Amino acid sequence: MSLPHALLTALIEHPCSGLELARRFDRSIGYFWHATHQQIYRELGRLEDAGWVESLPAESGRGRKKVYRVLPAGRKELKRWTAESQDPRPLRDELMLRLRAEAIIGPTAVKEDIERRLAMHRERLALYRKLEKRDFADTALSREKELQHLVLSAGIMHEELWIEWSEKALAVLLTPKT
Amino acid sequence: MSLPHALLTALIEHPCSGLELARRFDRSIGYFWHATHQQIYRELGRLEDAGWVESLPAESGRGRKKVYRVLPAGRKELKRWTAESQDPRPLRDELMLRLRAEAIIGPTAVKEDIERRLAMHRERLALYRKLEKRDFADTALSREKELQHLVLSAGIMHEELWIEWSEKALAVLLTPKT
DNA sequence: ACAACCATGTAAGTAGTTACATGATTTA
DNA sequence: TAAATCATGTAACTACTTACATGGTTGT
Repeated sequence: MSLPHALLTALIEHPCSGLELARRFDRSIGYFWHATHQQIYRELGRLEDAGWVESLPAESGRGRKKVYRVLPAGRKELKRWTAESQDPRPLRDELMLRLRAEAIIGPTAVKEDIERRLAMHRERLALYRKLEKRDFADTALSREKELQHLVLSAGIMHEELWIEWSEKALAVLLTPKT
Repeated sequence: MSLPHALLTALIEHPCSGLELARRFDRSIGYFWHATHQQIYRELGRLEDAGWVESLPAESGRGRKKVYRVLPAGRKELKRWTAESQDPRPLRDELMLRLRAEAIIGPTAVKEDIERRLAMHRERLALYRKLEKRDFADTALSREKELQHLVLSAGIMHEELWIEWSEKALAVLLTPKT
């Protein structure tokens, strides 16, 4: 039950249509909560049924474009959800399973895959660092900006972790053993 | 498609029954890939249908207990899967969404929840450190042990990350803003 | 005999993914 | 007018979760 609240947040920040929402997701909230346009359309329908958002046919724009706006009930629901307590999700990564498998059935191509992932993490880290420089360079930030910065720094720390871990893993996998 | 391979790995390490498997999961692979006993029973059935494992009625043990053993085809499948390349999962945490929501709809009880989570991460880290001391204290480890250690160290780094991040977040949330 | 627990399972629902369908507008 | 692309949606499937059902064994 997180996607509807992610959408409410994005729509309060800026009302827009389903496809615009999907695109904005790809380059902001989507870094931390990915969603496809199919999921987004389905969820927008549910939000409207629940009376949390309203849709207006957009005068500007093509097709049967609709613009969604959050209603007071939606704001109230978002506030309720935000204050809820939720346990942290445990680490859940197929790679850990594959390493355990490799440990008992002998060498496979995991090493090559870790190298590939290492490159991806470095790329992602570079992107986050660029976003940080662009959006949070000021020394005095508003509370809103500071919270957004916190989210981005979790992403940065996450990528740094996996870069560090991958390098360590490669060192182990390269060491010839007796 | 990861749980079947997690089960194959666990069953190669040591053949056992569904419930035993569920219990072993809770205190090893489950730290990184949680599964309920319902998931495990269903998946064991599928593995048997696929001819990857066989089940034998256990002479020792109560009830209609069955013991599962991995067949050669299962080993082959596990090897194939382990060498597959898979992209890292992006960070996916409701807390990031709740912080973004808090940034625009104003203060809620997120701070209290981060404090609670901080305590949970510290507890989990202590557990992992204890496991590390117990199982990987030796300086000279076999390749198998070294790989298992890598998995555990990912868990340790993960908890350390969230402890560090939580402390940072609390500092931000405590600072009174103009 | 009955409670406690061991062991396996079914059923229903939610969330997320993948593939495809449909119509409307722009542009070449 | 045909192709590209914008915009919204359906359908089918898989993974996971939650709640419940059933039968067997052990201990009192």
